[in-house]
Amino acid sequence: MSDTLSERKRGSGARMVYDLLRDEILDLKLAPGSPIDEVQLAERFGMSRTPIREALVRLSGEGLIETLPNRSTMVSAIDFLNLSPLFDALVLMYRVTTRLAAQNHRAEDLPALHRLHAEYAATVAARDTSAMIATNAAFHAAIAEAGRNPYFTGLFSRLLDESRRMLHLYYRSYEEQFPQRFVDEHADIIAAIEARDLDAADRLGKTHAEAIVAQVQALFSRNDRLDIPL
Amino acid sequence: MSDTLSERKRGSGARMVYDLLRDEILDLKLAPGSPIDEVQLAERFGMSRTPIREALVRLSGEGLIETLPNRSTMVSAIDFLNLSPLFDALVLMYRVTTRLAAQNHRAEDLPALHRLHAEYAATVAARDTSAMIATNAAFHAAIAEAGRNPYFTGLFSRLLDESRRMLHLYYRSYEEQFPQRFVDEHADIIAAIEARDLDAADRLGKTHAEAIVAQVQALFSRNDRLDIPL
DNA sequence: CGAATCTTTTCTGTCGACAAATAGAATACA
DNA sequence: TGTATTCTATTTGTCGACAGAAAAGATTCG
Repeated sequence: MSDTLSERKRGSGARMVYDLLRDEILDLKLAPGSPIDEVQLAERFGMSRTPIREALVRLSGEGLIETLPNRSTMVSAIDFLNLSPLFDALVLMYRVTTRLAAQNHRAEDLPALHRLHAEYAATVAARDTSAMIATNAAFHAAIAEAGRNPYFTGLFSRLLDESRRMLHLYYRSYEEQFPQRFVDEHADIIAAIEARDLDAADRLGKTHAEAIVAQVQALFSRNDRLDIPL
Repeated sequence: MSDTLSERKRGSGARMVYDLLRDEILDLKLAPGSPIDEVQLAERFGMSRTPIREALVRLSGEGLIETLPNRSTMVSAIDFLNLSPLFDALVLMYRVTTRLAAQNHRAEDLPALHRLHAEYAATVAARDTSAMIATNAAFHAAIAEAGRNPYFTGLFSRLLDESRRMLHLYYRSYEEQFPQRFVDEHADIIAAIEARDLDAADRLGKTHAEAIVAQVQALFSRNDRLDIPL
């Protein structure tokens, strides 16, 4: 592929590499444990190692890559043994962000929610797993934004990122079942937010999160000896 | 001051600058809005701009500094107008981490808690505000660690950092009152954790957090026109 | 005297090169 | 043949230098 666009704007190099590497990691195009070579990336993007390095430092700060001093840097492993903390945090953030959205959203937030909801439904209908996972994350991130608490939004985004990788594994193993149920739950959540029904939003967020978690947990409990990349 | 130690280990430069700048920012030795000059820092630490830059990228990732493209980079401002999201997140994290500590702590975690509790009490008795603020943050961070959820620990640490700056402002304005009450509450929290009483830990964490929040809120509601650095 | 334009200055962003550190290959030795 | 040691190769961490961008200052023109 020809990633080497010749003319770039001055400060955009690191950002571009960061965005692209991030997507490739979260979509499992870069498998956990893959080595990351600075020189190789520099050649691929037609730039020096300096902006590459800046992107890697950012990714490292978010825990997406890990760096062994003076030695290699690689895509962070998925910690399958300690999933409960992730699930606990996810469920709580689903609850809190949905409740806050019901409380703090403004009229101008709603069109984006409806649009992302429709997009998600379309990807489910089209059985496009990658787009489905990304759109689902975008939908809940938008709800969090409408809740207007940047601290919760930040943590939730990170948790959604982390689960993006696991959902890819999930749908890679079980392509047969597609969650129409989640589409309906999204509709219910939007309705509760619009009605400013805090308790309903909270409850729906919790139920929704627990359904997703249960689905993923079922996968990993069934597949203890499946060939899951470390 | 002579920060220029001549011989450093290979990968330690950026880390050292990061730690030091972070402390200076959180202790308000660098006021919010202060400009940060890479060349100046490079001279001060006797190293090139490259490791300085890495430290700055890290700090920027945590929101402690802000960068205008191609132009200056400066210490992040404290957003006094939107304190409720910070307080909401703080209270929730105090609750969750204390509850999880009661649930998941191991025997080996307790000595550290007792030690940090004693240190905090000592700093309160000595009226050393800077040490008090740092030790208090360390105490609650240790509780969060004992709860063994790295996602909550990460967010909570960031929130504690952010409030460290505000507590400095607080005690700078009101040096007369020192919170013996918080020392006692810390003791109660430890007791609830040791007893594995989840609900009590949750409730104490909530009360404790709300007391601190109320104290800080009282300052800012009284001092709308005080000379608070932007 | 004021406003618009040009110049200077002062940063940042990027580059290519070099040196240190480590892993792995090659070698020597028992 | 197995083990310890040296050597090599690869990759990172750091450096000094240069060019681009934006603000501050100087200059010209109305």
